Amino acid sequence: MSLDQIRSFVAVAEEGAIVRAASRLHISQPPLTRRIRSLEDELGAPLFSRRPRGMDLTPAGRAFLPHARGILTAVDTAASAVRATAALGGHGPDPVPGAIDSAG
Amino acid sequence: MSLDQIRSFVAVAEEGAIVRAASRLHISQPPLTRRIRSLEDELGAPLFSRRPRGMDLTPAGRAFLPHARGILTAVDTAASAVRATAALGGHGPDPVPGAIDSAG
DNA sequence: TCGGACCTATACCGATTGGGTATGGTCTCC
DNA sequence: GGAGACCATACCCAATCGGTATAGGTCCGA
Repeated sequence: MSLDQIRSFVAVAEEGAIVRAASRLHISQPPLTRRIRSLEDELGAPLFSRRPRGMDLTPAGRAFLPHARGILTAVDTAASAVRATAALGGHGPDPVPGAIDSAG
Repeated sequence: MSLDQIRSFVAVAEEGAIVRAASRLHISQPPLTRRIRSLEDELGAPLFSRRPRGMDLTPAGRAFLPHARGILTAVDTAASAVRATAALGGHGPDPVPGAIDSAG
């Protein structure tokens, strides 16, 4: 599992179609199709139902979506924390990202 | 930034040396050196001080470490949620990963 | 000072991965 | 039936990644 796969999953889930998500991610449709399929393969469960007019989230996909968004937010927060600390010169205490509740 | 980079960072931080972390990650030392350097380059700040006997976390590295651990935990939790939901057949409600507090 | 132990950084090579174009197949709407 | 929208696959090429070999630097003991 890679962050690109997670970002791709979120984009497809939000756009409802691979072609539209590919445009948003600035890549073409075939590589995005492969990313989604490899993610599903790794997780061992389909995340989308393939429909003639687009992609529909499966229950597994719906379960994954909030987690995926949380991971992307955490990555952004982590990068910001590093840059802020480096800019300060490192005089402050260590920030803590907080526990991540599985809720399940 | 990739999950492999984050995993590599945590391993080096915990082992205190690239060679030891490389052994733990089942790769050789040069690729791990590159991963760490590319991560530092992307974040725009050094995460480790290079010392003759190993690597020492900088303030930026210390700030990043708990975030990195949280991300890896979140990824594991997300995968578990997908597999659990798929195994159930999707009859339950959507789990929520919980807010990720930046604390900074 | 010399030699061994330990660690990081770089050069180079081969294998894998990843994205792009072209194309085929399915379904909807008129 | 024809046009439009979308996903999947085949194939090619470039970028990425990991491995081996090697160089540079520090610490320790004699």
